[in-house]
Amino acid sequence: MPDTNILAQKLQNAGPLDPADIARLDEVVSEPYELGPREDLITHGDDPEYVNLVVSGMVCRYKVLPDGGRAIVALMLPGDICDLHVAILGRMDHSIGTLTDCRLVKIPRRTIEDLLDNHPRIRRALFWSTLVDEAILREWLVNMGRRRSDHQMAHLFCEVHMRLSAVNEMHDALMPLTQEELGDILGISSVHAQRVLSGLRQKGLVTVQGSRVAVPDIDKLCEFAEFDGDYLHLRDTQDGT
Amino acid sequence: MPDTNILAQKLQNAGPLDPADIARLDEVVSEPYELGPREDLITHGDDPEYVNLVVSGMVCRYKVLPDGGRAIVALMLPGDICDLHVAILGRMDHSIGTLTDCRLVKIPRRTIEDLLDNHPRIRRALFWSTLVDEAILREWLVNMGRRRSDHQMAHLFCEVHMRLSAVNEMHDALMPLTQEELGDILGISSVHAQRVLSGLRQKGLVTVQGSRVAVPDIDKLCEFAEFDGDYLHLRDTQDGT
DNA sequence: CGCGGCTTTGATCCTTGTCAACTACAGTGG
DNA sequence: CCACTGTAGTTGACAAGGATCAAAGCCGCG
Repeated sequence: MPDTNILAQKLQNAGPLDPADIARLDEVVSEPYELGPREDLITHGDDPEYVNLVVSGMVCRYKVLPDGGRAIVALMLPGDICDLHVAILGRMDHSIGTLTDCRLVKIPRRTIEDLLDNHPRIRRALFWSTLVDEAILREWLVNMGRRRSDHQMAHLFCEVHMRLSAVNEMHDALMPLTQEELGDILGISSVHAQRVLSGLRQKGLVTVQGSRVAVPDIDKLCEFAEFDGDYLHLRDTQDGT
Repeated sequence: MPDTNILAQKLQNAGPLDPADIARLDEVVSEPYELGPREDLITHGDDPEYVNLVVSGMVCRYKVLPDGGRAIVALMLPGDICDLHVAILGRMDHSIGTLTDCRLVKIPRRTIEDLLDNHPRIRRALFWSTLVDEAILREWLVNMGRRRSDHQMAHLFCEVHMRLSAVNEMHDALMPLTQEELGDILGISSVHAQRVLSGLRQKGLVTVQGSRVAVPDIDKLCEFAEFDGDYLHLRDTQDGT
């Protein structure tokens, strides 16, 4: 059940769900399929029949730039639905691909429609999750435009840490990414990503083994990043009141 | 009716509405109130009872930075609802304020709930508008992180032009903004905003009178900005099929 | 007339991009 | 077991975009 419930776990951050809702979600979350790193789920222009739920691993939303570069505009972690858009907007205005090994669940568009039309609490939770995604984008926008890239990178680590914790998936090290991917997220070159990462390491804010980053002291990192997780709109981040 | 229908006009970009839906929206859009420039509608931390619809003028969503600066993370134009979040997320994680003289309509939170719960087509249209807002944010993120600021500024002008056109509000010049505000949107200093704007003027891409920008040739500007309006998900941008 | 806000322009500094070389390491085939 | 190859990480030198500081010009308004 820990796996199939990842969606319910995420959605309950929006507010309580009924047992009936959770049962419905358990139906929705069927057998996952596996994907290796750097595979596309959906590419720009598609109008697919399914929506993808991340069960494990890390997925990104990205746009390919005219100069051939890649801008990663969102990270999807376990419990996140990659492309709810599709069910409403139709065609995609960007692409979605894996970053790591992943397990995903395909949810038919029709099922999404059913959830939206006939399950008010789930509908509200999905709406909530869309709005949180939007809030995250706003924060990324601020991060991108205004902060120096070391603060920006630290902020990213804080966010991922907090989001993983919210679905109890903060097991091992976060950010199993190459420096190029890190650069694509932060809008900097891979060379600079390297320098910034070394800088954080030298300050003792992170430790790096291979392409994995660990955070020895999350509070210190949050302070450095001026991170305030309010925008994630999680309930009861610390305790279970 | 041209005024009160601005919401219907916007939402019909998502797909057709029934006459009954439109009648309901006409009820919702009551008497507007007026606001001068630089007034706050809602500030960070509020949990207000109303949601605001822009009838005329320009409103922005912004965050105040630790260093006292301001980052504008969204523009709301006629037909846009400023803060649908509030009805779902509760507390605000940012502030909303006017940029110009504005007319706005207050919509009670309860009314929004009714629209979401009992009017499927309107609900879908509202969901659509949220997703488009998200798409705009993604585009802004790319713009911010990857493009040089002259392209970025041109891109912004193209977007505003297209969004205003979509609700037939592209009357006079766009962007009645100070250079500081322009800088707050683009993530650059006001001094640099000035230089970039002069650059565009010298290239003949825009004309400036006071703090108003006019676009003599929108196609040329779009080309310069590498602007592709797909992400706005408007139906039938050119004609009325 | 004088004040305050906005725009314009110049000079200098800092952050980051780009180019390029070099290292470390894993996988492959001999 | 070892050379060969490809990918990612590391480091240095230099260039460029944009920030910052500062001062001067432009208006609109009391």
